[in-house]
Amino acid sequence: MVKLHLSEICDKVEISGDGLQGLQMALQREWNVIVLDLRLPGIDGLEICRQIRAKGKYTPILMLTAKSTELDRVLGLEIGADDYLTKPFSVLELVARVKALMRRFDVTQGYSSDSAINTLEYDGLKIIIDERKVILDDKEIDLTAKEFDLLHFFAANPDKVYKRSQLLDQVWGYGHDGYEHTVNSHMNRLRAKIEPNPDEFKYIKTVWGVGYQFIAKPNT
Amino acid sequence: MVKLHLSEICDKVEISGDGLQGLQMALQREWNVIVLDLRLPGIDGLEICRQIRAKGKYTPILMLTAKSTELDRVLGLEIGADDYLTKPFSVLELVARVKALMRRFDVTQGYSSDSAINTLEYDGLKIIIDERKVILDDKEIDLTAKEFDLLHFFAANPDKVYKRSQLLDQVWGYGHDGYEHTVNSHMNRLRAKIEPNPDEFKYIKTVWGVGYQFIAKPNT
DNA sequence: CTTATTTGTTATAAATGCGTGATAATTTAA
DNA sequence: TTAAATTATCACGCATTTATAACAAATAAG
Repeated sequence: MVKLHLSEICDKVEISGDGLQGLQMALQREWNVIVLDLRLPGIDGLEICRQIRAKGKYTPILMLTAKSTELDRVLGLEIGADDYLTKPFSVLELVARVKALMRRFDVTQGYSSDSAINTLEYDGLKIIIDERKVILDDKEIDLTAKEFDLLHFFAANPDKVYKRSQLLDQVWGYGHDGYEHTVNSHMNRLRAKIEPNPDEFKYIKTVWGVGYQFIAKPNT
Repeated sequence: MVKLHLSEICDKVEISGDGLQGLQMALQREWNVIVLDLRLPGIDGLEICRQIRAKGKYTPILMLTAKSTELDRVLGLEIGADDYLTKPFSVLELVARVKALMRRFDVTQGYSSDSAINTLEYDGLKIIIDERKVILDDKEIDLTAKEFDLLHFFAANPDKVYKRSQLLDQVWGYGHDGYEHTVNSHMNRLRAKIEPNPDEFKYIKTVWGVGYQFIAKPNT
């Protein structure tokens, strides 16, 4: 899932499930960014970070960790991580951080980052991501944080059907435990604000027995 | 208990209490994650892990063991397990680990282990998996959840003959108890929507006395 | 600290379609 | 040809799923 989303902004994305193997990969080749999960089997994530730096590699490192204790944070950054993300995190946030790291270290590859999509538009519905602003038929709509995140995710992945469990993972973050019908409530509130006709939804449709789906071309 | 909790984050969860049967299940189908208890009757858990890897299966494996000796730990990971949990463990932790494995290995929820394939096409019948959309001769067909799952499974495994009991296992899930003729009903409804000629079925044929079969090249 | 807003949960009502049973049609075997 | 077995078709009840609203808890703002 993470790989899939990172592929949208990076040329080559490789994953290693094993700490030592990942360390070897990190050292053997030149990378733009290293995303390092601290909860690895076999070897401590902090140790990997330390070893990478010890070998003279200064590739930007984004750390993922379960606990948001200050100790971990300081420890991670002191050892040489460049940014830090605590679980649960949304995939969109991860992508944004990776983008930021690449920008900061000037390793962007032309098509990404600078020309990055900052606004999504679908038949009267405009979403300006940076400003978290939504415009429906030329008038601005006030959305809460979760409502915006939900709409943002759907608009960024049009036409695909997502189960409620997937939405909990993607929008609420992996590791978040909550009821699936929480999604219903938020969808209900979001729809109340962006759907012109309560009887037939135009932008986000219900796929019965499965989940929801954002329609890219509502009128056609 | 374990199954109950894992069901919240996984599509289909199946349990085998017997080592050999579990090994067969592991090899016969594509799984997202395998949770392997080392204390199994009949066969050694490590041996199962070894055999799964020997057959070229690289499904993420989470090992459960009673002893937390360093020997077991290293042995397990060397043989090819991806993560490791010692008893007693909390169910929440198990769930978290399974989630982590699925995330790390970019497991896609689908029948095909190849996540690149998003569309299946056979002589006028196009199936867009992500969007759960079916197009027959350039016009969209509305299918219910089960109808789509059934068609999806057949189209992903063309030309193979499946017994009704196998379909119940694969599409409805192992452990689902229901009558075999339930499959008939769904096949009937599915055919009514995708088969142009009611007198002779083009895509899914009946194999008398056995089950059904999706035809990859209907015209030839 | 108090108030306001957002978020998550619970409860209820409505809608969908799944599973089942009954029956007809078809195929195979006797 | 007849009988048994398997499959096709259809209709209906109800369990499941979803929408909506109200409420409680959490978070942010003043």
